[in-house]
Amino acid sequence: MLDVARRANVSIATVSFVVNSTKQVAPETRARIVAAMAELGFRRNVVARALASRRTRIIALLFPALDRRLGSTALSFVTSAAEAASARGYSLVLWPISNDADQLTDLIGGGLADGVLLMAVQMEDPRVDRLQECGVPFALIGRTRDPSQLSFVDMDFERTVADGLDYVTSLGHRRIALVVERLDGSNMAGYGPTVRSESSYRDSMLRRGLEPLVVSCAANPAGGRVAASELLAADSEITAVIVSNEDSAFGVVSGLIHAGCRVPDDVSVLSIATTPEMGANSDPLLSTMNAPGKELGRLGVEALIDQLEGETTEPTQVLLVCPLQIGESTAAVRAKPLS
Amino acid sequence: MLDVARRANVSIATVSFVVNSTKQVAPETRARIVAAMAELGFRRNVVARALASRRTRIIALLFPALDRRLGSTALSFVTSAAEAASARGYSLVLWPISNDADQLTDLIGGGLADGVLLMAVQMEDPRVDRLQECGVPFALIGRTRDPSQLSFVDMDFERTVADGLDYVTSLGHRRIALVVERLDGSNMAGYGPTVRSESSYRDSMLRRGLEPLVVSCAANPAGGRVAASELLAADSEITAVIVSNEDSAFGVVSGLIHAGCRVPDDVSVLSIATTPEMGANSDPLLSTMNAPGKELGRLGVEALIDQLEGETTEPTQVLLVCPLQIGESTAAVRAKPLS
DNA sequence: TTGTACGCGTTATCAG
DNA sequence: CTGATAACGCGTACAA
Repeated sequence: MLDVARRANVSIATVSFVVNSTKQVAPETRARIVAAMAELGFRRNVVARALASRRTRIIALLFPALDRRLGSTALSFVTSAAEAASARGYSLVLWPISNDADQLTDLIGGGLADGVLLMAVQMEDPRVDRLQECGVPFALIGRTRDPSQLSFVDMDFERTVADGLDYVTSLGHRRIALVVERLDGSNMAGYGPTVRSESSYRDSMLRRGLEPLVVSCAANPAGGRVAASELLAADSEITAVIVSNEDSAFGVVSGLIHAGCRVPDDVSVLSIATTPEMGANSDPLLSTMNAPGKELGRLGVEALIDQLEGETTEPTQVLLVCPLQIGESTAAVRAKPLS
Repeated sequence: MLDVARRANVSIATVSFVVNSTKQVAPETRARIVAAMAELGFRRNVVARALASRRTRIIALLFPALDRRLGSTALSFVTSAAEAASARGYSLVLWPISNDADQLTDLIGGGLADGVLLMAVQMEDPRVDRLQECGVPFALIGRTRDPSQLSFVDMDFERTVADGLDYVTSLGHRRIALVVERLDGSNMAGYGPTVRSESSYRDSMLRRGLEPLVVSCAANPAGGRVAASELLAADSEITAVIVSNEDSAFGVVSGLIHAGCRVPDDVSVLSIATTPEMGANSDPLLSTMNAPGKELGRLGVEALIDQLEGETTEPTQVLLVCPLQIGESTAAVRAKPLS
């Protein structure tokens, strides 16, 4: 920058003004400076800029380290977050954090990031408390039990499940089960998506006068297969299943088929909060309610940056419904055989 | 840091020495300083540190923006890279880059990152040339056609395919086809994994005196299904298929089944360079050759950091074989029916 | 409108 | 072994 200044016969400050357009500069001087910058291939040093302005223009994405395999949804989410950040002149750094709140303090204490994006949020999340203590600006992907004062972006599980039930019941189904991920024992106990889906399911079923049936399983295809047989054992006349964990959906379908149930002729399967790509890896093609991964990533970043730059102190709170994409795994209930 | 120095009655320089352990400090003074740091909750400012030391301890992961959906392998790779970086005191920033080499210059010009990790490398990659021009330290995940002078970490497609063929032929198969991702037209033309897998397949087949049959398809289940029928049309007596694109593997299996072929009884399917998770989403469970995504991420980061810190100028070059995991989609060739 | 000079929090180079 | 002190490259009052 010093070089540019000399080249254009101006002071270093003036160069700074045109670079940041913080002050009016005479058109001709500006032109000289711009030319000089072009000739010298000038790029402002982001580190020095950060030190002087006390803002790094970096936001950190906190994600659980060894915790759990991130699902198919997570990737699209991470990439779109990076793109959204980039579009607004920010960089996204990945901070793997092993559920140890102290690590967190270390990281933010360093002053690398202006703000933090927290994913895989649990209903009671110590990391959120810690972030508040530290006074770092942050936004959540997901939400705690009571997120009233927080900025968050999340899927609207309540409505997604209700919509899913609307769809399934509109096909004539009445005996509808829910398969959720088993959480107890793991350090993900209290994982929002699962908890919210289940409670919404129970409420919606009761409201319709239907009897809920919930089975939990490991978050993988094998778990889904086990769940399928448990379902049939619990209620052999089940006609529809909603699966809230994308990793076990495939197993539920194949488990049902192996047990002699045709899908969707005998039993319909609807996988919620997943991706079309995940649903395509199934035969029959899964009917899905697609997680808006890209939107979540983008909106999360925007919420955080708004908070960093904006004057508005009120938190951004967004809930997105997963849109239904009808595949081949759901169909109208068949005439009930007398049994 | 100034506060710490005052608190401990030493100069700011001495504090720096103990913080970075760059010089010997008398045990008692060190103790005083450590105590002062603890009391004040001192954390060194990484930005100032970066400015002064001219090293940010940040490495950038360049990944293709809108290009192509990143596969299941990519996520484990990204997360493990972040963890490896974190373990060595570095941060990983995500830089989405739309195959536009200029963007790249802008980003590195800013001096945010000490080095760059480039993924989804193509055989002829303009980004690599650009990185060399810039003089930025970098390492590749994947490799160009002639990577002799570069640091890279990649899968050994040549050997993986050969190993796969060994396995399949050991089961008695002779008519073995290969399904690859169709690249022409897309901006991924020349994508290493596909090109290398195909050429290795052709070589290995010819060396064995077998006739190669290659079908290309879209990188998704639907593409795989199409490929399956093309395969059967091209050679109705095929008994084994190797699929080099993880996203289409499922479609190949289900396409074969729909065409009346039993898997593995009539046709064996082996999916290479994929994840166990991907293989589990198939019925029968896919036999796979597992991409070492976590190792690649870790080794790529280590290679880069070694280059950044080390005195060694010789590039790290690592090729990892995908280990075979036998599932249920491969079996000994059946006695040939007279047809 | 433009230039001067100081501050940002560390590192690094010298003297002592 | 320890203490001044000069960079590091840029933002920004304040002065001209």
